[in-house]
Amino acid sequence: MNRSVEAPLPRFPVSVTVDIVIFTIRDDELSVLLIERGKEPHLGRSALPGGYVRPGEDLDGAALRELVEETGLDGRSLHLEQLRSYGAPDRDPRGRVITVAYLALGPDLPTPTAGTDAAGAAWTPVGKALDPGFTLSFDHRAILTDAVERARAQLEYTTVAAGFCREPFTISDLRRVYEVIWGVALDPSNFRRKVTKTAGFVEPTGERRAAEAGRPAALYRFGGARVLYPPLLRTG
Amino acid sequence: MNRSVEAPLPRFPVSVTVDIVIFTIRDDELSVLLIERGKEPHLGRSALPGGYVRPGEDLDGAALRELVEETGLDGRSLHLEQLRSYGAPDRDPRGRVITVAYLALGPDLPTPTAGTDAAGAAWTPVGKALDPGFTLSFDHRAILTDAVERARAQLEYTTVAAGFCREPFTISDLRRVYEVIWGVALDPSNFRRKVTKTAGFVEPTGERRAAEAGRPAALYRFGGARVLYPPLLRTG
DNA sequence: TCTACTAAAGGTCATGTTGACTTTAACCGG
DNA sequence: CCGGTTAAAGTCAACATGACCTTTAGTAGA
Repeated sequence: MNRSVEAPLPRFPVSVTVDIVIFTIRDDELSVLLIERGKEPHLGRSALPGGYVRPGEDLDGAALRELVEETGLDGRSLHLEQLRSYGAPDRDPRGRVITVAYLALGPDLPTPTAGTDAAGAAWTPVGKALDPGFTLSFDHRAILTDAVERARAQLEYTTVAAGFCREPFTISDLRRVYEVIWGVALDPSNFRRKVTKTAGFVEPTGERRAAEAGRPAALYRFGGARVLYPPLLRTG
Repeated sequence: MNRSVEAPLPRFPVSVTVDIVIFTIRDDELSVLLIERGKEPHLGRSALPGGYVRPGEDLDGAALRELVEETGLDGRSLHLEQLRSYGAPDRDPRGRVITVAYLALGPDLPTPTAGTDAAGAAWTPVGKALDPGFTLSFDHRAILTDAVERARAQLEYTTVAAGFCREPFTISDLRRVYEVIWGVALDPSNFRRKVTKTAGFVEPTGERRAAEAGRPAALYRFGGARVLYPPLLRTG
């Protein structure tokens, strides 16, 4: 019988982990938090932060806990969403390990504090992490690739881009998020028109930010809207 | 490395299953394949088809296998994609069971053949399955709700709607897919313009289908395009 | 055969959004 | 005061959309 709803649990040894792709923007580059593994397998290699789901713990709860442990940040203040699960039988040499990948976004986050597992943690530009010469552990390259594509798509239909900006922010700050993640240049004027005319995306604080050069930019905060309608499409 | 067992896996009893939300359109209603559970827990209740992931089996492979077992259909000819994973600690009274939900779409599929576990399988309108008076097993109501929303969103940005139509199909057939899944009426003329002018969505076969009444409709086949650009948005 | 009915297919037109581009505003340093 | 710089706002054509109308091509019935 294929659907053994009565079979004793578990059918075979399975472990479940969560891995988190934490994105931020540093120095105009999309960056991901990678740790250096301190144990076998893949000792010394870079990997996504993550860990085992604990008994009595929800998947989202495990992701939140790992996020706090790795970055010291309260995940409830960040955008955190499930990406997808990965379960190839040979993805972990130790045995059958299925991982649930999460995507987290935040404004220019502090360098993770040393301690616990985050000792070897560092922000790495995504371009570097996905370079053919860069080795990632397990199937983390595929996970990271999927996460980048998800983030790019999310910018089109949602307001998550604001999650990359520390408030208050300027329209140019927000535009740079799109430009960095999409890897294209956007027309500043058209971008402003779109963003300011979309109800609930940004709302002005009334303040201005003195710039190094040029006219001072008006400051905004996030407006609370979740979806972006109509979407802000990448030019096909 | 021959120290592959160095880090003992913090194992507690975990099982991993795949559950499949199989959608089709029958009698102008979005319908989902539900089985009647023959065993505890939830004996006699409706549930999504699914089963345990086997050793040596990929998640996608498990979903494909379950799809074949439940419907007798080759999943490679259907649209099949991972939806998301569900892992609340108490979602299964037997113990810790984490499930990876999949979404499958197909044209008006045959009633599942009796035999194996599909004996109690039946197509159920989604409206009925999500009715407060209808009881679904485990967290399958939440999974189904998420699947419906995913399907609705997919119609906007992709060409999966064609996957609900048996070829060759008419523009009206395709339009009915949108109307049924979105639950709105679309302007036939504007819909045709959009669909036929989107490169790769549909291509004419040159044939016509005699109708019960009215002018015979031209027949089309799927054009092979995956994404729909610009998207066909639900009117906000 | 003629007429009514039906649905497909195609056309019109006003509206709104987008992309490319220009102009004005506000601040800097020298 | 002037040139440089960036923000902000405006212009305009191209395009996509929604609402609506007309024509086409078939069936059923008198």
